[in-house]
Amino acid sequence: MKKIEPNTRELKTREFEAVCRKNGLALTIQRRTILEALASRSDHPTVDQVYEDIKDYLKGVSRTTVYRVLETFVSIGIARKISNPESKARFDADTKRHHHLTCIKCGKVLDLHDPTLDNLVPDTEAVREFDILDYSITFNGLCSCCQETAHYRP
Amino acid sequence: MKKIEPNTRELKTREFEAVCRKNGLALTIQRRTILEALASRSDHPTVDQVYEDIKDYLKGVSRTTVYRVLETFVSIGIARKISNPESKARFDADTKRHHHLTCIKCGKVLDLHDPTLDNLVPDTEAVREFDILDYSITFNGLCSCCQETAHYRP
DNA sequence: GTTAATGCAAAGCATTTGCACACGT
DNA sequence: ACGTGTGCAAATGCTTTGCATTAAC
Repeated sequence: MKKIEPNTRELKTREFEAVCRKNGLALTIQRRTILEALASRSDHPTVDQVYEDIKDYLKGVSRTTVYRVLETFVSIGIARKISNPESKARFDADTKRHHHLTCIKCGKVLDLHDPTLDNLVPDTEAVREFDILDYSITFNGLCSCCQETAHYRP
Repeated sequence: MKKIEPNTRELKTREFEAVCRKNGLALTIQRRTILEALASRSDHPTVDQVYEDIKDYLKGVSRTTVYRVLETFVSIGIARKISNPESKARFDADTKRHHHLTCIKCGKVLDLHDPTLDNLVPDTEAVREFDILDYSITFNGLCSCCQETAHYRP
């Protein structure tokens, strides 16, 4: 497992400990290790990649724990889960460029056609080696149905 | 199953038939029905939702066929698959707003930090009832590794 | 000492695959 | 007729769950 930059690690670790205390979560070696593994790579690892990264270092750790710990991190706000919101594929007959409004509560996806959002060009060096073919914006929030029942905002 | 607007249906159907002929694909009743079901709703149905929509109308149709037909539609460009690119969740320790470069070939996801993309506000009525909490842009394309081996662009 | 977290094994879903039969060309 | 497409059932892969053990507070 690659070590993360001291600065980043310190920051993440301190934030992590504070958030754990606030939420009454135990500071286990598994959580510490998984956080370090996750923070040490910027390529959005899958559960299995994190597991592979830590399993030699933390003998006997279970894949289940990696699943659970990562979900815990998402729920306390120190990590994000990208793609795969409900582990089901969704299909769309509209192949023109358009964007999506995704309800974080019920999973519903609505189309958003807005020409002002259709000609974005990223302006950083990171994209230099990347051949961009298309893009899509996902706005996450609460649909009208779910706003009424939601009592907090993440 | 709700019927789609005549105009839209005619368009989609004609496009569909042309593309099928071009690709040597058979015009089966399953493909026709699934296309109609998909085009008749704008809420990005899952495979199961499409299956539920057609199963009474097309007795004996198999869920497997819905899976296969929808993937066929995506490969010939008359439908899109949203979310769940590789049916695996990916996690990220960076919780600041940022965007993603996703390689459509190998599934790799890279971060893109670009302040010029961080203050988009959609300007349509569709968002009026939607409570937007956050957003993220996914740029789809080919990473440097995959550009060399890709011989066509979808 | 209590309560929460972990590990294991089994279960649960979504999705894919192999193969025989049916259908579109 | 030929080759593709479909249906079925089984397999696969990712993820979740129940329960006993272990560790954190």
